[in-house]
Amino acid sequence: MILIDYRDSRPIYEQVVDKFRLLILNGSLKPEEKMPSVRTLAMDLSINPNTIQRAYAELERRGYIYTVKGRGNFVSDTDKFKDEYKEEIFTRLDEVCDSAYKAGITTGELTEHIEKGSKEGGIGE
Amino acid sequence: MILIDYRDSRPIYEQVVDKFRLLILNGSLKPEEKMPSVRTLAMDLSINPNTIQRAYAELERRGYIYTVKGRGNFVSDTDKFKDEYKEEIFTRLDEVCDSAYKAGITTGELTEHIEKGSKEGGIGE
Amino acid sequence: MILIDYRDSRPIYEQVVDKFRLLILNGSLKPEEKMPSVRTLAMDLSINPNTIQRAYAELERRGYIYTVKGRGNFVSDTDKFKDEYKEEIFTRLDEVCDSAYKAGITTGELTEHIEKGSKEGGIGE
Amino acid sequence: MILIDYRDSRPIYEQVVDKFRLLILNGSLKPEEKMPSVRTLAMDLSINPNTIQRAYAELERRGYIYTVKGRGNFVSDTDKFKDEYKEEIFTRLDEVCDSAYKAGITTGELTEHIEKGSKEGGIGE
DNA sequence: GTGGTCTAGACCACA
DNA sequence: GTGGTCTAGACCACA
Repeated sequence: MILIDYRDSRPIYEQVVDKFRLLILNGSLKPEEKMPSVRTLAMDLSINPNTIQRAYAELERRGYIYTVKGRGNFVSDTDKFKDEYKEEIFTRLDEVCDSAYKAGITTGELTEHIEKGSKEGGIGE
Repeated sequence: MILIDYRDSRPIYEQVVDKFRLLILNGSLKPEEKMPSVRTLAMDLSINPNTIQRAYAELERRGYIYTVKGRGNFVSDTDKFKDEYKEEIFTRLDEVCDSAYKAGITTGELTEHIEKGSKEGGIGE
Repeated sequence: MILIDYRDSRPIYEQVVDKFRLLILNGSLKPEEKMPSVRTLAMDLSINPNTIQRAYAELERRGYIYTVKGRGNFVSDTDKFKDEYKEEIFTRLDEVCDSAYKAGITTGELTEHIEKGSKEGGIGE
Repeated sequence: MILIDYRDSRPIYEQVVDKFRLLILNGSLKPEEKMPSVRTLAMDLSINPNTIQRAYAELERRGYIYTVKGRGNFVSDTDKFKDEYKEEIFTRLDEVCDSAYKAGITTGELTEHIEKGSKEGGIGE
């Protein structure tokens, strides 16, 4: 369900947070669905339970999951996060465009690059 | 010439590297120009000289500056870096587009967003 | 009769205790009235019977209900609790006022806020 | 500077967060002031450094302090938090009043209690 | 079984 | 010296 990349310089707990965040946002994990238990996931990934605990605490703090004591962690309603996530992406896009303009890349080159990429990848509109 | 943001979570040496990298890439610092001395800059920024030293070492490792013993650090020829920098930007653009497609954003929405932004900002083509 | 909020961070048994306590204190449940049986309530709320058992034990310990073996749980006389409950509220009020004074809020601002709120809500005096 | 109450049922890290939050909000700790280092404070309180670490991480997440890697933790600008804190107090006040009205306490009794308390305590307006 | 907190101790990056 | 991450392992509350 999830893979840790030990070559990735980001901390493990952060990778776990990001992986689950995407699984929840793209609907692989649905609202009310039970998350794997802290201990189970720790065993599966050969990671210390404390590290999973930390990742789950962060996911709960951000509103992606909620905890029921003695029962486990469950996926929250995610609709409002999907819009937030889109905004986040557009913000990142703006940052890239900003760098691009400063480096002398034109709007035309950017859009052309995107359109070419989408055809090659066969994704998108 | 340069400002450190202590609230930025990135390490100080990395901020120094990035700031100088941009100054060099956008031509504010020209080839053969002398960099401020390690001690001077450390004083100006109220930063440990070790930190500046580390930043300069990194800039040299990446080829942006070169050291002449006893004379100081100087800006390298930067033309080839400008192309590398553009590629870096296009790579970042690809990553954003990838996230966008996974979140259900279409190529059309992306290019439209860029074109609208460039008109409002009055930058670009 | 009662609803559990699984997103509430408080343990379930505590929510059950508090809900019944209020129902008893505000007279929705009258003295000598029979409480729902542990099993019935557990079924209704899809909760582990142990959890209800624990809540009832706590309610009994605090004197809100009493148990008759083989017959069930019943609501106690509650008059004395009403005064205790009022005292509890005044204690909470004192704590809030204490924080308020430390934050530089004056007595006048506090009473004004209360009086304004009571008019808007249409409750109170 | 800070005392842990081991009889308090709240976790230690939470007590540490709350204590520092108040010290910052009431001005005992001023913006840009250095927090005690994780290790020092851990020694002083005879607490594991991990627990202090957790408290500081929470304080940073909430914006009360910021971390400079290799240097330490520093108090943030707090003006905006003071207003938030006042709002928090008024919200708690509203909750208490709500309980009070449900228990049959009138607005008059509440304000009278507050005014009497403020005279006895000699604080307030 | 399930999560929450804490200690002890290690190792790393940064200044 | 300073914070950040992680492991190993314990103990507790809750269901």
